[in-house]
Amino acid sequence: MALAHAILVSLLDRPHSGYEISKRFDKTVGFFWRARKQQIYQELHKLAEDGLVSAETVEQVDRPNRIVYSITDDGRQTLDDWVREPTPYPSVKEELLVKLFSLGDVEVPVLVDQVRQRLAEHEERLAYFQSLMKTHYPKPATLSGRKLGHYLGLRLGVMNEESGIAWCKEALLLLERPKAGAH
Amino acid sequence: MALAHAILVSLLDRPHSGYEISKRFDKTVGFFWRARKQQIYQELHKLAEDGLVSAETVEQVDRPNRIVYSITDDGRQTLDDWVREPTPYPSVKEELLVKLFSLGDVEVPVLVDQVRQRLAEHEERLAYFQSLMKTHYPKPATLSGRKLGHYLGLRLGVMNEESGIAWCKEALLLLERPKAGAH
DNA sequence: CTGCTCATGTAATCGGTTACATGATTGT
DNA sequence: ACAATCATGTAACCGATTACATGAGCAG
Repeated sequence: MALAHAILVSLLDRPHSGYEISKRFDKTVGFFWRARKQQIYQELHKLAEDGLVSAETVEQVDRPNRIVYSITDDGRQTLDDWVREPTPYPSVKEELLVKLFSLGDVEVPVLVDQVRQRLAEHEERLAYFQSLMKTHYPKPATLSGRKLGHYLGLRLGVMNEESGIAWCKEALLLLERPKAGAH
Repeated sequence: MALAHAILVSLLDRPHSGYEISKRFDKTVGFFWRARKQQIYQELHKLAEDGLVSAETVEQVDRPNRIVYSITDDGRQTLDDWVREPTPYPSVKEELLVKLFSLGDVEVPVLVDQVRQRLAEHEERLAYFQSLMKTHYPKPATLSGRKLGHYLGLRLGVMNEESGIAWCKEALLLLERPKAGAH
Protein backbone atom coordinates (compact mmCIF):
# COMPACT_ATOMS: atom_id res chain seq x y z
CA MET A 1 0.00 0.00 0.00
CA ALA A 2 1.20 3.46 -0.74
CA LEU A 3 -0.81 5.31 -3.39
CA ALA A 4 -3.89 4.29 -1.41
CA HIS A 5 -2.60 6.30 1.52
CA ALA A 6 -1.81 9.33 -0.60
CA ILE A 7 -5.40 9.30 -1.82
CA LEU A 8 -6.80 8.90 1.69
CA VAL A 9 -4.73 11.88 2.82
CA SER A 10 -6.21 13.93 -0.04
CA LEU A 11 -9.68 13.12 1.26
CA LEU A 12 -8.97 14.31 4.81
CA ASP A 13 -9.70 17.91 3.86
CA ARG A 14 -13.00 17.24 2.11
CA PRO A 15 -14.57 14.76 -0.36
CA HIS A 16 -13.25 14.73 -3.91
CA SER A 17 -14.00 13.03 -7.21
CA GLY A 18 -11.34 10.94 -8.94
CA TYR A 19 -10.91 13.68 -11.46
CA GLU A 20 -10.27 16.28 -8.78
CA ILE A 21 -7.76 14.08 -6.97
CA SER A 22 -5.97 13.52 -10.24
CA LYS A 23 -5.77 17.28 -10.90
CA ARG A 24 -4.65 17.94 -7.35
CA PHE A 25 -1.90 15.37 -7.67
CA ASP A 26 -0.55 17.13 -10.74
CA LYS A 27 -0.20 20.39 -8.85
CA THR A 28 0.79 19.50 -5.30
CA VAL A 29 1.47 15.98 -4.01
CA GLY A 30 2.33 14.90 -7.54
CA PHE A 31 5.68 16.67 -7.28
CA PHE A 32 6.61 14.15 -4.59
CA TRP A 33 4.41 11.24 -5.62
CA ARG A 34 3.47 10.89 -9.27
CA ALA A 35 0.36 8.93 -10.28
CA ARG A 36 -1.57 8.56 -13.52
CA LYS A 37 -5.29 9.23 -13.54
CA GLN A 38 -6.08 5.63 -14.51
CA GLN A 39 -4.27 4.41 -11.45
CA ILE A 40 -6.18 6.81 -9.23
CA TYR A 41 -9.55 5.65 -10.61
CA GLN A 42 -8.62 2.01 -10.08
CA GLU A 43 -7.28 2.62 -6.61
CA LEU A 44 -10.49 4.41 -5.66
CA HIS A 45 -12.48 1.33 -6.69
CA LYS A 46 -10.31 -0.85 -4.47
CA LEU A 47 -10.58 1.58 -1.55
CA ALA A 48 -14.37 1.60 -1.93
CA GLU A 49 -14.44 -2.22 -1.97
CA ASP A 50 -12.38 -2.31 1.20
CA GLY A 51 -14.70 0.22 2.82
CA LEU A 52 -12.00 2.81 3.37
CA VAL A 53 -13.87 5.38 1.28
CA SER A 54 -17.56 5.79 0.44
CA ALA A 55 -18.73 6.75 -3.02
CA GLU A 56 -21.66 8.94 -4.02
CA THR A 57 -22.69 9.69 -7.58
CA VAL A 58 -23.56 13.32 -8.25
CA GLU A 59 -25.82 13.73 -11.29
CA GLN A 60 -24.91 16.62 -13.54
CA VAL A 61 -26.62 18.11 -16.56
CA ASP A 62 -24.65 18.78 -19.75
CA ARG A 63 -21.54 17.03 -18.44
CA PRO A 64 -20.59 13.56 -17.16
CA ASN A 65 -21.71 12.58 -13.68
CA ARG A 66 -19.14 12.80 -10.93
CA ILE A 67 -18.43 10.12 -8.36
CA VAL A 68 -17.50 11.85 -5.14
CA TYR A 69 -15.52 9.90 -2.56
CA SER A 70 -15.32 10.53 1.20
CA ILE A 71 -12.98 8.94 3.70
CA THR A 72 -14.69 6.59 6.20
CA ASP A 73 -13.81 5.97 9.84
CA ASP A 74 -12.12 2.74 8.72
CA GLY A 75 -10.11 4.79 6.25
CA ARG A 76 -9.08 7.24 8.96
CA GLN A 77 -7.99 4.36 11.19
CA THR A 78 -5.99 2.77 8.36
CA LEU A 79 -4.24 6.07 7.72
CA ASP A 80 -3.47 6.57 11.39
CA ASP A 81 -1.95 3.09 11.64
CA TRP A 82 0.11 3.64 8.51
CA VAL A 83 1.51 6.97 9.73
CA ARG A 84 2.91 5.20 12.80
CA GLU A 85 4.77 2.59 10.73
CA PRO A 86 8.44 3.22 9.95
CA THR A 87 8.85 5.21 6.76
CA PRO A 88 11.02 3.56 4.09
CA TYR A 89 13.83 5.64 2.66
CA PRO A 90 12.55 7.04 -0.66
CA SER A 91 13.36 4.82 -3.62
CA VAL A 92 15.46 6.66 -6.13
CA LYS A 93 15.66 6.00 -9.86
CA GLU A 94 18.12 8.55 -11.18
CA GLU A 95 18.92 7.83 -14.82
CA LEU A 96 21.24 10.80 -15.13
CA LEU A 97 23.57 9.15 -12.63
CA VAL A 98 23.62 5.94 -14.62
CA LYS A 99 24.46 7.93 -17.73
CA LEU A 100 27.31 9.72 -15.96
CA PHE A 101 28.75 6.34 -15.00
CA SER A 102 29.31 5.68 -18.71
CA LEU A 103 31.68 8.64 -18.95
CA GLY A 104 34.73 7.72 -20.98
CA ASP A 105 32.84 5.62 -23.53
CA VAL A 106 30.43 8.41 -24.38
CA GLU A 107 31.59 11.83 -25.55
CA VAL A 108 31.53 14.50 -22.87
CA PRO A 109 29.40 17.04 -24.82
CA VAL A 110 26.45 14.62 -24.85
CA LEU A 111 26.49 14.44 -21.07
CA VAL A 112 27.03 18.19 -20.73
CA ASP A 113 23.79 18.67 -22.67
CA GLN A 114 22.00 16.24 -20.39
CA VAL A 115 23.19 18.08 -17.27
CA ARG A 116 22.22 21.45 -18.79
CA GLN A 117 18.76 20.10 -19.49
CA ARG A 118 18.43 18.89 -15.92
CA LEU A 119 19.60 22.27 -14.61
CA ALA A 120 16.86 24.00 -16.62
CA GLU A 121 14.25 21.61 -15.18
CA HIS A 122 15.43 22.26 -11.63
CA GLU A 123 15.26 26.00 -12.18
CA GLU A 124 11.76 25.79 -13.59
CA ARG A 125 10.52 23.71 -10.69
CA LEU A 126 12.25 25.97 -8.16
CA ALA A 127 10.58 29.03 -9.66
CA TYR A 128 7.21 27.29 -9.45
CA PHE A 129 7.73 26.24 -5.83
CA GLN A 130 8.87 29.73 -4.88
CA SER A 131 5.83 31.32 -6.50
CA LEU A 132 3.59 28.96 -4.50
CA MET A 133 5.56 29.89 -1.41
CA LYS A 134 4.97 33.61 -1.94
CA THR A 135 1.27 33.38 -2.70
CA HIS A 136 0.32 30.79 -0.06
CA TYR A 137 2.85 31.08 2.78
CA PRO A 138 4.13 34.63 3.14
CA LYS A 139 4.88 34.16 6.87
CA PRO A 140 5.58 30.55 7.87
CA ALA A 141 6.05 31.37 11.57
CA THR A 142 2.31 31.31 12.23
CA LEU A 143 1.41 28.01 10.54
CA SER A 144 -0.12 24.99 12.22
CA GLY A 145 -1.90 21.73 11.40
CA ARG A 146 -2.47 20.68 7.79
CA LYS A 147 -1.09 24.01 6.54
CA LEU A 148 2.24 23.38 8.27
CA GLY A 149 2.50 19.97 6.59
CA HIS A 150 1.94 21.52 3.18
CA TYR A 151 4.47 24.24 3.92
CA LEU A 152 7.11 21.67 4.91
CA GLY A 153 6.44 19.76 1.69
CA LEU A 154 7.02 22.89 -0.30
CA ARG A 155 10.20 23.64 1.68
CA LEU A 156 11.53 20.17 0.88
CA GLY A 157 10.78 20.84 -2.77
CA VAL A 158 12.62 24.16 -2.70
CA MET A 159 15.63 22.71 -0.91
CA ASN A 160 15.87 19.69 -3.22
CA GLU A 161 15.78 21.88 -6.30
CA GLU A 162 18.40 24.21 -4.85
CA SER A 163 20.78 21.38 -4.10
CA GLY A 164 20.10 19.89 -7.55
CA ILE A 165 20.99 23.23 -9.13
CA ALA A 166 24.21 23.48 -7.10
CA TRP A 167 25.17 19.95 -8.19
CA CYS A 168 24.50 20.65 -11.88
CA LYS A 169 26.67 23.77 -11.77
CA GLU A 170 29.51 21.89 -10.11
CA ALA A 171 29.19 19.04 -12.59
CA LEU A 172 29.26 21.42 -15.56
CA LEU A 173 32.41 23.11 -14.24
CA LEU A 174 34.21 19.76 -13.99
CA LEU A 175 32.88 18.38 -17.29
CA GLU A 176 33.65 21.50 -19.32
CA ARG A 177 37.05 22.10 -17.72
CA PRO A 178 39.86 21.86 -20.32
CA LYS A 179 41.45 18.43 -19.95
CA ALA A 180 44.39 18.24 -17.57
CA GLY A 181 47.56 17.52 -19.53
CA ALA A 182 46.18 18.77 -22.85
CA HIS A 183 48.65 21.09 -24.56
CA MET B 1 14.31 -0.06 -20.49
CA ALA B 2 16.25 1.26 -17.58
CA LEU B 3 17.74 -1.40 -15.34
CA ALA B 4 19.07 -2.98 -18.52
CA HIS B 5 21.12 0.15 -19.14
CA ALA B 6 22.42 0.28 -15.59
CA ILE B 7 23.70 -3.29 -16.02
CA LEU B 8 25.28 -2.52 -19.39
CA VAL B 9 27.09 0.45 -17.83
CA SER B 10 28.42 -1.87 -15.11
CA LEU B 11 29.89 -4.10 -17.82
CA LEU B 12 31.77 -1.26 -19.55
CA ASP B 13 34.68 -1.55 -17.14
CA ARG B 14 35.09 -5.30 -17.41
CA PRO B 15 32.99 -8.50 -17.55
CA HIS B 16 31.07 -9.46 -14.40
CA SER B 17 28.90 -12.30 -13.14
CA GLY B 18 25.34 -11.65 -12.02
CA TYR B 19 26.45 -12.09 -8.46
CA GLU B 20 29.17 -9.48 -8.79
CA ILE B 21 26.83 -6.97 -10.42
CA SER B 22 24.35 -7.51 -7.63
CA LYS B 23 27.05 -6.87 -4.98
CA ARG B 24 28.30 -3.82 -6.84
CA PHE B 25 24.79 -2.41 -7.00
CA ASP B 26 24.48 -2.66 -3.24
CA LYS B 27 27.57 -0.56 -2.69
CA THR B 28 27.66 2.04 -5.48
CA VAL B 29 24.96 2.48 -8.11
CA GLY B 30 22.44 0.95 -5.74
CA PHE B 31 22.30 4.17 -3.74
CA PHE B 32 20.83 5.84 -6.81
CA TRP B 33 19.20 2.84 -8.46
CA ARG B 34 18.09 -0.05 -6.26
CA ALA B 35 17.63 -3.54 -7.76
CA ARG B 36 17.13 -7.00 -6.26
CA LYS B 37 19.44 -9.81 -7.27
CA GLN B 38 16.58 -11.79 -8.82
CA GLN B 39 15.81 -8.89 -11.11
CA ILE B 40 19.44 -8.64 -12.16
CA TYR B 41 19.64 -12.34 -13.02
CA GLN B 42 16.46 -12.14 -15.06
CA GLU B 43 17.52 -8.97 -16.82
CA LEU B 44 20.83 -10.59 -17.75
CA HIS B 45 18.95 -13.46 -19.41
CA LYS B 46 16.94 -10.97 -21.44
CA LEU B 47 20.05 -9.00 -22.41
CA ALA B 48 21.75 -12.22 -23.53
CA GLU B 49 18.71 -13.18 -25.63
CA ASP B 50 18.77 -9.77 -27.29
CA GLY B 51 22.49 -10.13 -27.96
CA LEU B 52 23.47 -7.06 -25.93
CA VAL B 53 25.68 -9.15 -23.66
CA SER B 54 27.48 -12.47 -24.18
CA ALA B 55 27.61 -15.15 -21.50
CA GLU B 56 30.43 -17.51 -20.67
CA THR B 57 30.29 -20.17 -17.96
CA VAL B 58 33.40 -20.39 -15.81
CA GLU B 59 33.77 -23.79 -14.17
CA GLN B 60 34.88 -23.65 -10.55
CA VAL B 61 35.89 -26.35 -8.10
CA ASP B 62 34.38 -26.42 -4.61
CA ARG B 63 31.89 -23.66 -5.36
CA PRO B 64 29.09 -23.00 -7.87
CA ASN B 65 30.04 -22.16 -11.43
CA ARG B 66 29.93 -18.51 -12.41
CA ILE B 67 28.32 -17.13 -15.54
CA VAL B 68 30.38 -14.17 -16.65
CA TYR B 69 28.77 -11.59 -18.92
CA SER B 70 30.50 -9.19 -21.31
CA ILE B 71 28.99 -6.28 -23.19
CA THR B 72 28.80 -6.78 -26.97
CA ASP B 73 29.17 -4.16 -29.74
CA ASP B 74 25.39 -4.18 -30.04
CA GLY B 75 25.19 -3.51 -26.32
CA ARG B 76 27.62 -0.63 -26.60
CA GLN B 77 25.58 0.85 -29.43
CA THR B 78 22.34 0.49 -27.49
CA LEU B 79 23.92 2.27 -24.52
CA ASP B 80 25.27 5.06 -26.69
CA ASP B 81 21.83 5.65 -28.25
CA TRP B 82 20.19 5.63 -24.84
CA VAL B 83 22.62 8.18 -23.38
CA ARG B 84 21.65 10.63 -26.13
CA GLU B 85 17.93 10.36 -25.36
CA PRO B 86 16.39 12.99 -23.09
CA THR B 87 16.65 11.97 -19.44
CA PRO B 88 13.35 11.85 -17.57
CA TYR B 89 13.18 13.75 -14.30
CA PRO B 90 13.72 11.21 -11.52
CA SER B 91 10.50 9.68 -10.24
CA VAL B 92 10.05 10.39 -6.58
CA LYS B 93 8.07 8.34 -4.07
CA GLU B 94 8.46 10.18 -0.79
CA GLU B 95 6.17 8.65 1.81
CA LEU B 96 7.31 11.00 4.54
CA LEU B 97 5.80 13.89 2.59
CA VAL B 98 2.49 12.10 2.28
CA LYS B 99 2.52 11.51 6.02
CA LEU B 100 3.23 15.16 6.73
CA PHE B 101 0.21 16.10 4.64
CA SER B 102 -1.94 14.34 7.22
CA LEU B 103 -0.83 16.77 9.95
CA GLY B 104 -3.76 17.90 12.01
CA ASP B 105 -5.46 14.49 12.05
CA VAL B 106 -2.41 12.73 13.44
CA GLU B 107 -0.64 13.76 16.63
CA VAL B 108 2.49 15.80 16.09
CA PRO B 109 4.83 13.57 18.20
CA VAL B 110 4.30 10.65 15.79
CA LEU B 111 5.53 12.74 12.89
CA VAL B 112 8.39 14.19 14.94
CA ASP B 113 9.60 10.63 15.49
CA GLN B 114 9.36 9.91 11.77
CA VAL B 115 11.40 13.01 10.91
CA ARG B 116 14.01 12.15 13.58
CA GLN B 117 14.33 8.66 12.09
CA ARG B 118 14.82 10.13 8.64
CA LEU B 119 17.44 12.54 9.96
CA ALA B 120 19.41 9.62 11.42
CA GLU B 121 19.26 7.79 8.07
CA HIS B 122 20.50 10.85 6.22
CA GLU B 123 23.39 11.25 8.64
CA GLU B 124 24.38 7.61 8.30
CA ARG B 125 24.37 7.76 4.52
CA LEU B 126 26.25 11.06 4.51
CA ALA B 127 28.97 9.57 6.72
CA TYR B 128 29.27 6.60 4.36
CA PHE B 129 29.48 8.79 1.26
CA GLN B 130 32.07 11.02 2.91
CA SER B 131 34.21 8.05 3.88
CA LEU B 132 34.12 6.82 0.26
CA MET B 133 35.03 10.34 -0.81
CA LYS B 134 38.09 10.41 1.42
CA THR B 135 39.41 6.99 0.51
CA HIS B 136 38.74 7.12 -3.24
CA TYR B 137 38.80 10.77 -4.29
CA PRO B 138 41.16 12.81 -2.13
CA LYS B 139 41.78 15.38 -4.90
CA PRO B 140 38.92 15.68 -7.39
CA ALA B 141 40.66 18.28 -9.53
CA THR B 142 42.65 15.66 -11.42
CA LEU B 143 39.83 13.26 -12.32
CA SER B 144 38.76 12.31 -15.82
CA GLY B 145 36.72 9.68 -17.65
CA ARG B 146 34.85 6.98 -15.76
CA LYS B 147 36.37 8.13 -12.46
CA LEU B 148 34.90 11.61 -12.87
CA GLY B 149 31.47 10.12 -13.45
CA HIS B 150 31.71 8.12 -10.25
CA TYR B 151 32.95 11.16 -8.35
CA LEU B 152 30.00 13.23 -9.54
CA GLY B 153 27.64 10.48 -8.46
CA LEU B 154 29.13 10.55 -5.00
CA ARG B 155 28.94 14.35 -4.90
CA LEU B 156 25.23 14.19 -5.75
CA GLY B 157 24.80 11.72 -2.92
CA VAL B 158 26.61 13.97 -0.45
CA MET B 159 24.67 17.05 -1.49
CA ASN B 160 21.30 15.29 -1.36
CA GLU B 161 21.97 14.00 2.14
CA GLU B 162 23.12 17.43 3.30
CA SER B 163 19.99 19.11 2.02
CA GLY B 164 17.88 16.31 3.54
CA ILE B 165 19.54 16.91 6.90
CA ALA B 166 18.94 20.66 6.68
CA TRP B 167 15.27 20.04 5.88
CA CYS B 168 14.81 17.62 8.79
CA LYS B 169 16.29 20.11 11.23
CA GLU B 170 14.05 22.90 9.97
CA ALA B 171 11.02 20.61 10.11
CA LEU B 172 11.79 19.57 13.69
CA LEU B 173 12.11 23.19 14.77
CA LEU B 174 8.68 24.03 13.38
CA LEU B 175 7.00 20.84 14.60
CA GLU B 176 8.39 21.05 18.13
CA ARG B 177 7.82 24.76 18.51
CA PRO B 178 5.35 25.53 21.30
CA LYS B 179 1.96 26.19 19.73
CA ALA B 180 1.24 29.82 18.88
CA GLY B 181 -1.52 31.09 21.12
CA ALA B 182 -0.96 28.46 23.80
CA HIS B 183 -0.75 29.98 27.25
C1' DC C 1 -13.01 23.03 -37.04
C1' DT C 2 -9.41 22.32 -33.70
C1' DG C 3 -8.17 21.62 -29.34
C1' DC C 4 -9.11 21.92 -24.43
C1' DT C 5 -11.67 20.78 -20.15
C1' DC C 6 -14.70 17.84 -17.79
C1' DA C 7 -15.39 12.93 -16.48
C1' DT C 8 -14.97 8.00 -16.36
C1' DG C 9 -13.20 3.79 -17.26
C1' DT C 10 -10.96 -1.28 -19.44
C1' DA C 11 -7.13 -4.17 -21.09
C1' DA C 12 -2.50 -5.36 -21.95
C1' DT C 13 1.88 -5.14 -20.62
C1' DC C 14 5.96 -4.10 -18.06
C1' DG C 15 8.77 -3.58 -14.07
C1' DG C 16 9.65 -4.76 -9.33
C1' DT C 17 9.04 -7.32 -4.95
C1' DT C 18 8.41 -11.39 -2.19
C1' DA C 19 8.52 -16.05 -1.53
C1' DC C 20 10.43 -20.37 -2.58
C1' DA C 21 14.42 -23.47 -3.80
C1' DT C 22 19.26 -25.52 -3.53
C1' DG C 23 23.84 -26.48 -1.79
C1' DA C 24 28.87 -26.36 -0.70
C1' DT C 25 32.58 -23.72 1.87
C1' DT C 26 34.50 -20.71 5.31
C1' DG C 27 34.67 -18.27 9.60
C1' DT C 28 33.16 -17.71 14.80
C1' DA D 1 26.45 -25.68 15.83
C1' DC D 2 25.31 -21.35 13.31
C1' DA D 3 25.73 -17.74 10.26
C1' DA D 4 27.61 -15.73 6.38
C1' DT D 5 29.45 -15.90 1.66
C1' DC D 6 29.40 -17.68 -2.90
C1' DA D 7 26.26 -18.67 -6.80
C1' DT D 8 22.15 -19.40 -9.42
C1' DG D 9 17.57 -19.42 -10.42
C1' DT D 10 11.64 -20.01 -10.78
C1' DA D 11 6.88 -18.52 -9.71
C1' DA D 12 3.36 -15.63 -7.98
C1' DC D 13 1.95 -11.37 -7.27
C1' DC D 14 1.48 -6.39 -7.07
C1' DG D 15 2.10 -1.82 -8.71
C1' DA D 16 2.66 1.32 -12.50
C1' DT D 17 2.57 2.62 -17.36
C1' DT D 18 0.63 2.72 -21.99
C1' DA D 19 -2.83 2.15 -25.13
C1' DC D 20 -7.52 2.13 -26.13
C1' DA D 21 -12.34 3.95 -25.59
C1' DT D 22 -16.26 7.44 -25.13
C1' DG D 23 -18.61 11.81 -25.39
C1' DA D 24 -20.50 16.51 -24.50
C1' DG D 25 -19.56 21.60 -24.14
C1' DC D 26 -16.84 25.69 -24.85
C1' DA D 27 -13.14 28.90 -26.46
C1' DG D 28 -10.29 30.60 -30.12
